[in-house]
Formats: sequence, C-alpha cells, structure tokens
Amino acid sequence: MTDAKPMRADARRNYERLLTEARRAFAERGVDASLEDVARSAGVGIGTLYRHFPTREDLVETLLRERFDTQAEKARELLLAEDPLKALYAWLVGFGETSAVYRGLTEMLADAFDDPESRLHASCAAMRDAASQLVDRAQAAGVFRTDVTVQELLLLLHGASWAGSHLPGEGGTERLMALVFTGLQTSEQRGQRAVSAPR
Amino acid sequence: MTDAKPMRADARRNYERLLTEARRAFAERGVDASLEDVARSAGVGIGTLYRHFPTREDLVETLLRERFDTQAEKARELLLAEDPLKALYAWLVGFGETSAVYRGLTEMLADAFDDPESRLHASCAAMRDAASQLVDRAQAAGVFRTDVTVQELLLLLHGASWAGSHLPGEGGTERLMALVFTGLQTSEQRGQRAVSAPR
DNA sequence: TTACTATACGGAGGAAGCCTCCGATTTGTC
DNA sequence: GACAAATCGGAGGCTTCCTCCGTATAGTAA
Repeated sequence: MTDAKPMRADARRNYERLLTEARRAFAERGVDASLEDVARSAGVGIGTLYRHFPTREDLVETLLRERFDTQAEKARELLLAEDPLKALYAWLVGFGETSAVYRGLTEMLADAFDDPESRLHASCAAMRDAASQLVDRAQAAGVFRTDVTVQELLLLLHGASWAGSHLPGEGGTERLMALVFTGLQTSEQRGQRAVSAPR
Repeated sequence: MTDAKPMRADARRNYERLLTEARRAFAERGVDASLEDVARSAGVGIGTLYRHFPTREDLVETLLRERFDTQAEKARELLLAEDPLKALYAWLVGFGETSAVYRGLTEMLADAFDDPESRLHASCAAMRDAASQLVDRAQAAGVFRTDVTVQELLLLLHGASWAGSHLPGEGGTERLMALVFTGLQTSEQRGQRAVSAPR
C-alpha cells in the first residue's frame, strides 16, 4: 500500500514517456509490439525500459490499471441499480471494451487468469470478484442462467468481444456480446429484451 | 487442379519429416513455435523448410487442409440429416475442434478470414460456404435466429471454442459452445434442448 | 555404368528482438 | 561544491526470421 520513496525527477520523466509511447505502440501494433521500439521512441535506453517494467506484462498492467480500477468501481455502483440484468450487461459492455483495447490483449489476459505468477493475475482476479456479485444478483433474480460460473461468463464474453473485433465494420463487438448475453438469460426474460436489441 | 510434377525422392522425404515435426511443435508450443526448431528436429536445413513452406501460414494450412476437407465433406452429409438444428450443431462441434488444435490458431484463422492474400483464406472461405447451407436450413426451419450471419456465427463459436480452451479442466470448449449455440436458437426451441445439455 | 542436368539441399549472414549486466552519468542533499 | 545513492543506456550474448547461392544429389539418357 505504501508507495515507497518518490521517484527521482529523471526517473519519473522517463517512466511517463515510456508509458506514452507504449500506449501508442500497443494501440498500433498490438501487445506484441517491439519493446526496443518503445524505448527508442521514448528517447530512452532499452535498459531503462526494463528497469521500470521488468516484463511486458508489467507494462501492460500499468497501462490497464486505470481501466481495471474503473471497472471495479463501476461494479460497485451498478450493484445499486434497480434492474439486475441491465446492470450486469452494462458492466460487461465496459469489460468488453477494456478487453479489446489492444490487439492480442485477449489472449494475454486469458493466460494471466490461469497463471498466478503473472503480474496481470491480481487485476484479473479483482475483475472477476467485482463481477461475481453482479452475476449473483442477476441469478438470484431469476433472470440469468444459474449454471454459468463467473469465470465462464467472463471468458465467454471476452471471446465474443474478440470475435467482434474481427468482424468487418463497426459495432461488431457490441453486437456479438449482446447476442451471447441475450442467449444466457432465462427463457422468460428473452422476449423482453433487457438488452438493446442487436442490429 | 493439376499436381504438377511428382517430387524428387529426397524432397518428398524432407517434406514429410517437416510436416511431422511441425505438427508436434505446433501442438506443444502453439502456432508461434520456432521454425528453426522444426527444421532442426526434422534434421533438415532451415532453407529447406522455407522452400517447401515459404510462410508459416503455408505450413499451417498444409497441416489443416485435411481437417478442412473433412469438415466440408461433413457439411454435405449433414445437409441430409433430418434435424436441421442438430445437424448444424454437430457440424459446429467439429469446427470448434479444428479451430482449437493448436494454441494461437484461432487468432491466425480470424486474421486469414480478413486477408484475401493469406494462404489460409481460401480454406476459411470454403469452410464458411460449407456452413452456410446448414445455417440456411436451420433458419428456414425456424429454429435458429435469422439475424445472425454465417460469418458472425463462425467467429462467435470460434471465440467460444477459444474461451473454452482457457477454462480449467476438460470439456470447457464443448460446454461453452453449447451454451452459445443454445442461446442462438429461437425461443420456442430452447426448452427442448436440441443440444446435449451443458453440464 | 557413367555422365549430365534439373532439382533440391543447407547454412552463412544480415536484420531484428529479447533481456542482462555494469561502467558512466545525474540527481538530490548536506 | 562535493558525495553517495539512484538512475541511465547500450554493448553483448542469445534466439529467431528469412534470403541467397554455392554445393550435393536424384533421375535419366546414352
């Protein structure tokens, strides 16, 4: 919890530059972008990059941290929303967007889920825990299939988000996520389209 | 269509060895496995590998070709089955298995779908065409959502297959695929579980 | 068998990326 | 202004990618 000592001025400056360039590189090239390239663009030696971010995942995690925290916060808020089904879906949409920011991220996150050593693992677990209460509530309300675990749900929508990003044109992700989500509602609910109808 | 000249004996031998080792390497390490390593294991120079398979996709495509053909054939057979819904699902299960043989293949296939230049593109297109009639039939029978395109369906189940492979334990893929598929049936059909009930 | 040529082999080599290590530099402080 | 701790940066060892071309070999015809 303690943030240790404050960074030296040059360290802080380089840290920021690296994050900026990494964000750009990952957006353009996906999470497999060259780290040497990131360091170069940031006008910094490769050694400096590795000191600040010992692994690629450290870098990714730092970039996503804010989004992850936002998602966790959002889950807490949505727990107070009146419609459990809409609440869950609203949260999942945000989740899907986060999981699709960088090409290749989906795979990386899924791997992190299984690997407790991964720097991303804690964030993923936090995400799952944040979601679980929303899922529980929807299931308790009888509007969502009860034979689906949180992990399955997240992985599945993650997959739908990934699939959507490979569809030509815009809105593929939202569409496929809605399709899957609708299919996971209990039968009685389906006709009532709690989710904005796809297409 | 013509197979050109027969290969020279040594060429044929190396070709086979390369395929064998590639199959093993891709199974162990995923489609990103080192090609140098494949050549080494096959007891062949790296130049030989590249002559037979100019790109990684050429190699993957050759390995999958048989499965793809099998799937296309299966589609033709299933067109004669009496239950359109079960037929479609049966086909998709096979499709899911194929899309999950090697780690990382899902991404590669999805990219190939968008890229007409890719060696895998033709195979993917053939797959889609093979599936389309099965989908049409199920939709015409009123048991499957009509607002879903073949491409969306394939990509989505591809994603479900991918998601399932990241689930701990066995049977994740079948389970998630069944979950998605069930959700895409028309409401009337859902209660009747045309698909073996997940879990 | 021998000789010849189209075919195929194989690895050197340049480019790039990964990551580590440690001498050189800079910052903050007294 | 001087000193120690913190930080920098890139050389270097390793791996992989892919190309190019001199060398080796299979198949064939005499």
